Amino acid sequence: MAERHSTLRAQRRAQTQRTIQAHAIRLFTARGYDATTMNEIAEAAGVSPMTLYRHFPTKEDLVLTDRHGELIAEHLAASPAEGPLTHRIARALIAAATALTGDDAADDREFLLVRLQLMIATPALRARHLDNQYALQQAITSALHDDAADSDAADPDPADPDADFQAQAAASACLAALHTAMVRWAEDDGRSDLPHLIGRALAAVFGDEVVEPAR
Amino acid sequence: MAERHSTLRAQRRAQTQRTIQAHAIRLFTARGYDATTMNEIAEAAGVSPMTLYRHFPTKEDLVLTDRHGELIAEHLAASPAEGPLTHRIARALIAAATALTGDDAADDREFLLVRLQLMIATPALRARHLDNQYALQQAITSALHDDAADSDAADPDPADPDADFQAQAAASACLAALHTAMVRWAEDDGRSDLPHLIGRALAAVFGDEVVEPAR
DNA sequence: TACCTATCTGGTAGTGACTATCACGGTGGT
DNA sequence: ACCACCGTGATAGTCACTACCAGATAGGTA
Repeated sequence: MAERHSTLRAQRRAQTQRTIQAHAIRLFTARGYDATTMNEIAEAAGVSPMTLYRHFPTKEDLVLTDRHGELIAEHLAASPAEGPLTHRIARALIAAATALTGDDAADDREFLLVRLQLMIATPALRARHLDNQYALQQAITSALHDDAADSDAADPDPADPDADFQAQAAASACLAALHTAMVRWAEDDGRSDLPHLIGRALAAVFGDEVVEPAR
Repeated sequence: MAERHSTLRAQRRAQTQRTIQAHAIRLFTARGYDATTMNEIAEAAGVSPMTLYRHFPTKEDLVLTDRHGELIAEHLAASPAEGPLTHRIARALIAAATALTGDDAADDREFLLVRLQLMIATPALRARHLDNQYALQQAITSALHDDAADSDAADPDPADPDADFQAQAAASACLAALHTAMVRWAEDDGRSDLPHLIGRALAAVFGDEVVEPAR
C-alpha cells in the first residue's frame, strides 16, 4: 500500500530528525550556538552535512522547529467564538501552554525549556523566533477574519480595514505578553507555572478580567 | 582643539555613511535585499568592501541603523512620571513618531518609509528589527525601574519582581502596537498619519483612554 | 616647518552557512 | 527479477563576515 509505504518512510524520517536535533541541542548548550558548526553537528549525528541540510534547511531550524503555531491555531478554532478577541486569543494561548507543559508532558517540557533558554541567549535565534511570532500573529488575525466573514456572510463589512487593524494590534499585544511570560518562565528554569505566568502577563496588559484556563 | 578635530572627523564619517547607505538602499529597492551583494554596494558607493564593513558591521545595519530607540527613551525621560506605565510609554511613542514624521521632516519621513517597506518585505530585516524592538523594551523597563528606585529610594520594593514582570509585559505590548501601526503606515505608503495610527493601535490594545499627543 | 600619532582605508586569506548539480544505494511495488 | 523513487552523499561554488597586516592621510606638537 502506498499509505503504509509513506508512513514507514515518515517514521524513519522523523526518527533521524529527532536524533539530529538532540545532538545539535546538546552541542549548542555545551559549546554555544555560534561556536558549533553544522559540520560538527553532522559528524556527531553520524550523517553527512548534506543530509543535515535536507532535514533542517537552516541552522536556526535545529532549535526553533516546533508546532506551537499549529497548536495555538487549533485551540483558537476549537474554542467558542464569544467574548472580545483578546480573551479568545488569551484562552487559546493558555490552553496551548497547558498542553505543552502539563504533568503528562515532562519530556516535552524539559526539551522546550532548553530550547527557550538557547533562544533567549542567542541573538540570531531570538530574532528568528520573534519573526515566527509575527507570522503567527498574521495567521491568527486572518483566521479570525475568515471566522467573522463566515458567521456574517451577508454583512459587507463597512468598517473592515479598521477592524483588521485593531485585531492585528490586539493579537500582536497578546503574543508580546506570551513572549514575556515564556522568557520569565525560562529564566526561572521552568520552576513556575507557564500558563499562570501567561495569564498574569495578559492581565498586566489588558486588565484583570482575563480568566484562568478552564480545566 | 581636540573637539574641533573630532567634530570634523565625525562629520566626514557621517557624510560617507550617508553616501554608502543611500546607495545601499537604492540598490536594495531596485534589485531586492538578498539579490544585492555587499561588494556591489561597495562598488556603487566608491569604497572598498573593507570600508563598508567598518561603517556598517552587518548588511542589516545598512537598513536598520537609526536612533529611534534613543529618541523614544528621551521622550520617556522628559515626560512627566504620572499616570499608568502604559500611558507614559504611549505618550513617548506618539511624541517620537510625531517628531519623525512631522511636516518639518519630509526627507526623514520618506527615508523612514522606504526602509520600513524594505524591513517588512525582507525576512532577515524583519527578524533583526523585531529583536531591536525587544532590546528597546528591555531598555524602557530598566529605565522605568531606575526611575521608580530614584523616587522611592527608601522603599525596599517588597513586590518588585512582580512589578518588573508586569512592566515588561506592558512595554512589550506597547511596542507590539507600535509595530502594527508602523507596518500599516508603510503599507499605506505613508499617506496616513503615523502618530494617529499608533494611538489607534494602542487604543485597540488598552482601551480608548489613551490620549492624543499634546501639540 | 618638520615630526608623530591616531584614524581611515585597502588587500589577502581565511571561516562558515548555504546552494546547485550530479551520482550512488537501498527500499517498495509490479 | 525489474523499475522507480526516495534518501543520501560528494564536489564545487557564492556570499556574509573576520582576522591580520600595510599604506595613506589628517591633526596636533616641538
